[in-house]
Amino acid sequence: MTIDRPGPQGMNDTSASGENLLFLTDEQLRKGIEAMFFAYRGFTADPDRILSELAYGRAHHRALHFINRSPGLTVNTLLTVLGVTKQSLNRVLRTLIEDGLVESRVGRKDRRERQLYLTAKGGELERQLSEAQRARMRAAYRMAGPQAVAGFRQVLEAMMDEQIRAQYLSLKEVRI
Amino acid sequence: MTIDRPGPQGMNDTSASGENLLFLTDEQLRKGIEAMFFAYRGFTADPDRILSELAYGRAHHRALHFINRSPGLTVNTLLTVLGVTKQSLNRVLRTLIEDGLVESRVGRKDRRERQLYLTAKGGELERQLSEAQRARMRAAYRMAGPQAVAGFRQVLEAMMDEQIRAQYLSLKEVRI
DNA sequence: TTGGAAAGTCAACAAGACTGACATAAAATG
DNA sequence: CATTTTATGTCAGTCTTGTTGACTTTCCAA
Repeated sequence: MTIDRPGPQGMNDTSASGENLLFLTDEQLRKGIEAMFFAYRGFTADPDRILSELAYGRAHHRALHFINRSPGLTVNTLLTVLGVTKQSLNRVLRTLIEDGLVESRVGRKDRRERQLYLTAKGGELERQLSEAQRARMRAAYRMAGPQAVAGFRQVLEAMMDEQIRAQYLSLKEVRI
Repeated sequence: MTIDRPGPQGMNDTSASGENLLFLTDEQLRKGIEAMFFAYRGFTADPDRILSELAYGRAHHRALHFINRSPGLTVNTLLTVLGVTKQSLNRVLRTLIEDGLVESRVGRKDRRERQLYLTAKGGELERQLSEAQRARMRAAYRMAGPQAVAGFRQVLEAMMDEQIRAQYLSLKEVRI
């Protein structure tokens, strides 16, 4: 027997305050869960294709992304942002350094630290990867419109872990 | 320099067609990309904790989820939905069947097929996992409000691969 | 100066993805 | 009826990426 779902159009309610709680049915939530799952697949698909040709993986992409965004960050900072162990990150970093995509300089103030920078070659790959990902994001944003994008960001932020959200929000102010 | 985000309420524009293209700067897109990354971590965090205590992984959760949603689906359908190879899926299914969480019955019409069902025990774990995930989704939805949720879903759908989106949209109509 | 803490590296292992080859049973087709 | 195709399962091997444990180097404070 078919269910009678509330329907996505039943949302043009008068109050955006959350009065109408019909959209919080388990069925609606399940759809949101599946949308996240499928969308994340699309989100990573384009960079993954590029990476697989270079014998790199998603972890390499993530490292390149955050080193590009915050040049000079330390290994410790990076592994905190990525949420992985230092050993796991280290393997990825080692190949990136060996291949001349990332440069690791001894920290200025604290010589135990290593500060990470992209080389020209590393910057080039990062640009290629992120441009592929941005292209999809851009298309999705265009398709959905500015209002939807604002909602998209709101929900994503609310879905993050507390500490991560604080981290993410503080990163918002960071310049390129 | 800090960005001025459009803001969820300042969006009462005349056209939802995407006239205002300011939100498509690379900086805005990069934030969307990072929001996806961090949010997905939160999205999977709660089930992951439960699973790790049972020596299961995310792959087991995904299988349980889709078997629960479409009882009797075939192995082939499931691996198409999950986007993995049969060898990969088989390893996961085997343990779930051995542990008495999933039942595999010979297909009715086509006896080559195996139809998958959750056992009572499997249903219980699925409920525990999905309830943890729904709780976070519910909280995020409440925090963001119905209008944001609609936008969230719109952008996610636009981000999926073509074929996946078609699949996802068709699944919307499916009954439990 | 010495001992602990912090940052990073090396080694070994596990989960879960992949490919390729092969087996079996059932359905479909000529 | 014989052959081919389809659906599934299995074995073996590889790769990425996560883990823990043990170690070195460096800093800092008692």
